[in-house]
Parts: sequence; structure tokens; C-alpha cells
Amino acid sequence: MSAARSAKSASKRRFDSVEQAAYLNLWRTYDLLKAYEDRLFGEHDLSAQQYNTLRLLRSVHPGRVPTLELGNRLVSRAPDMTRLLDRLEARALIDRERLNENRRVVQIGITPAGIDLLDSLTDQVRECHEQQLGHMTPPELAALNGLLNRCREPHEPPDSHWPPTT
Amino acid sequence: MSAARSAKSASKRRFDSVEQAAYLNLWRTYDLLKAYEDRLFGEHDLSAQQYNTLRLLRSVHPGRVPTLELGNRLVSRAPDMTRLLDRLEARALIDRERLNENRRVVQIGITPAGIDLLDSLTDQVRECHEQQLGHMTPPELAALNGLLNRCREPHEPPDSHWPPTT
DNA sequence: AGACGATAGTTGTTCAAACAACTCTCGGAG
DNA sequence: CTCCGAGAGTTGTTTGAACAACTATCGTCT
Repeated sequence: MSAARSAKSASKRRFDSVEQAAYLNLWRTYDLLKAYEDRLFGEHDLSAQQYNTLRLLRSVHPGRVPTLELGNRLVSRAPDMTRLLDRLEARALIDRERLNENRRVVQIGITPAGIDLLDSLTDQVRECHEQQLGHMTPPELAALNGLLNRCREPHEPPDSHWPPTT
Repeated sequence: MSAARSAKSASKRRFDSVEQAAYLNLWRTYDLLKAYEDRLFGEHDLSAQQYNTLRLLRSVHPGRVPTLELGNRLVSRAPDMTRLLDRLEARALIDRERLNENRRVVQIGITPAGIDLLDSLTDQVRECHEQQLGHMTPPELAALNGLLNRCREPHEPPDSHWPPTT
């Protein structure tokens, strides 16, 4: 029936489907919020991915994580860990160590300079997230998190480390 | 008080604040869902931005939209409309027309070939969004849209065209 | 009429993302 | 012991994103 189809497929005729409306809404929301992060990290010549890499490394410090596993655990997919780490290593924020037991893997660790950088950013990062979403009430944020988790349910890879454990 | 601060600032200690948790959750969700879109559009040598540009142009066809206004109306920010349009024009999916009344503005229109391309993608795009979010119930999607709108409230620019009209 | 500032796009350049092809290493199979 | 396939990173190359500097045009102030 075309009535049922048009009723379902166009929330006010602007989108082809409610799923599309939600996805585009998600995209736009992410894009607007990302601008705050980008501006902050840009001032320190970091990308959001680099910052998250350092965060993850600090959380396991003084432990280390192999290159590719690092890529799998990041918030968003990172197909080129090598060069991302190259840039961080060039600034002495991380260091690499090839294992002798298995010379294929390269273990990554954060340096004291890396930790210092993260520490110096703590307040600004919190302020940034506050600007992004500080106007939302805790119940709203909880509801949002729940719905986003539902969105990801069928899509998280089996070996997903999300949400990050420590 | 450190008790109150720690209670608020660490949802299970994995994040610095609930706002951060929500933002990272948003980022990750967008990233996972985007993969479906990217794969689909990649098969047709389109980016999501290009697709949205064509969609917007079709919605005003046979009308036209000036270059920069097009950039403002897209789902996500587009700082380099000129070259994005260059690529679409090279494939004859759009055409440009410099106005005689005001020779500064360049009006963009979609070509029949562009419309044909969109038409040929309709089903696949709907399937794509279905894969992304088809497992969500309509009330869940409605709730998600409502919360995302709340997230964007303080951030939408005053001349925002979101959600897209027409 | 000429000059100035604002508008609308374009071009130059740098840098990161993406995908594929490649190297090096390890663990067996024969 | 050697060969082969899988695992873990690295490197090559192409392409798009981002920011800034630039050109062309218009309105208007004097």
C-alpha cells in the first residue's frame, strides 16, 4: 500500500526513511560537536585520534600495546597506525620496542613527555566536552548513551574493546 | 568535594566525565555506521558529501543554488565546495552557470545524468540505512532523534538550514 | 568617476586518510 | 632442514580535507 509506505518512509517528506533521518542527524550532530575538539587539539598540533592513542597508552602505562591492537581499540577505525605513531614518536610522545620473543610485533609505550602533555590538557578537554554537551541533563545523557549502544549492537566486531576497559 | 566530583566524573572510571562518554559514544557510533555508507558510495566513486550535494540539488531542481550556500546547507561542513563541484562537473553530474546580474555568484544545478545516478541509487541507499539502523524500533529512533536535536540546540548556527527543507 | 570595503569563488600548498603492495618473521608440514 | 602460509608492520601512491592567500565583482561613499 502506498499510504503505509509514504507514512513510514518520509518523516515530513524530507528523508527517504526514518533510518536515514536518524543517521543524517547523527552525522550532523557529530560534525558540529567535533568542531570543538578539533579546535582544541589543533592548538596543540594533535588530532583527536592521536589524543585518544595517547589516552589509551597512558591507561596501560607502564605497560605496552602492540601497534595493530592499538588500532583496534581506538574510538574510530585507524587504517594507518604506523604513520600516526611515526608522528607521535617524532615528538617523543611515545616510544617503540621490537620484541625479542617475537620480532614481528612492535610494542608501543607512552613517554613521560606524553604523559605530561596529557596532564596539561586535562582541564581544557573537560571544558571542551562541557561546551559540547554540558547543557544536557544526566538522564538525557544516559538515555542517549543507551540508544547509541543499541545502534551499535549489531555492528560492534566480536573482538571489540568498546567501551574501553581502563 | 572529591566524592561528588569522582561520582560525577567517572562513569565506571573509564571516562573523565559523562559528557565525554557521550561524545565518544557518538563518535564511535557514527564511525561504525559510516562504514556502510562509505562502502556503498565507494562502489560508485562518490563520497557521502558528494551524494548529499546531489540530493540537495535534486530537491531544488530545476532551480539552482549558489556554490557557498550549498556548502552551508550540507549535512556536514564543507570548506572546499569548489573542488568538490569540480569533480562532479567533470562527470557531468552538475553544471555551473555564472549569473549575469551578479557575476560573482555561480549557480549550481543538477544535470539529467545526475538525477539518473541518484535514481539508480535509491534502493541501495535505503538498504544501506536499513542495515545501519533497521534493528531499531520507530520509538527508539524517534527518541534518538529527539536527543540528538537537544545535543545540537546550542550549536546550530543562526542561519542553519537543518533539518533540510524540502 | 575613483577608491574602499565587502562578497563570492578560486587556486596554492600542505598534510593526513585510504588502499594496496611489499618485507620480515614465525609456526608448522613434509 | 626447508618450504609455505599466516601474522605484524611498513612503505608507496593516490586522493581528499583544510587553511590561507588570491582574483574578480559589486555597492557605495565622497
